[in-house]
Amino acid sequence: MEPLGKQFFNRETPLVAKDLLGKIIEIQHKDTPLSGIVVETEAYLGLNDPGSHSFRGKTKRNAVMFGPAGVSYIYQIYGIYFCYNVTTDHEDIPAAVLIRALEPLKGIEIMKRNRGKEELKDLCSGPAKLVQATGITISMNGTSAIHGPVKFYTGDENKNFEIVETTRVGLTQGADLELRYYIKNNPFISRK
DNA sequence: GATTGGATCGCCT
DNA sequence: GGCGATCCAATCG
Repeated sequence: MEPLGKQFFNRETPLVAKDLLGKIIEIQHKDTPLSGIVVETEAYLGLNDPGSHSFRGKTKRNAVMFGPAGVSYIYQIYGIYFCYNVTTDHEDIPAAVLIRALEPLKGIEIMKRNRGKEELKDLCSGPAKLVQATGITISMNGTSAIHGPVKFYTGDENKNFEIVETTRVGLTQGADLELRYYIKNNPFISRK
């Protein structure tokens, strides 16, 4: 299991989003690492993608997207939830990949406690759920996804799976773009 | 300074 | 399948 470095994230966003499927995300939760397999992602492109936070230019909230690749971008949504992204592509292209669902691996007891749910499928099957389960907080916004509190590793390279490409969830802008990717038949995705 | 609406979830029917 | 919760950031004036 190798850590994913800058060169992994510093590529075209749809490529990174697709490539992240099957990889391991690890969150440092106090002294315990929590982890899961990435099973669902969405690509948010730069200035030409009306669905992306960066579409209307740089602001205080989305500033991280305008920085280098391999940085955690976390934001609050609907007043109560948080979503986790990792930045991608070159420094002058404000893009990121939203992590939408995980298959829980390590720290499952802590995830259950954080979520108040017992079912494995209820722990990380949505962007706000996985943030809650793994204890990711807004204070991690802007930290490195290469050597910070949230990191990525290669998974089981021999594992074979089919990737489904479809439209992104919950958007009114850029809703027609097929930039959502998930592992076919995986029970831990957020929805079909 | 005020208004608007959102990359969601959970509970209800 | 539908809707309310709940609040901050972005936008406009």
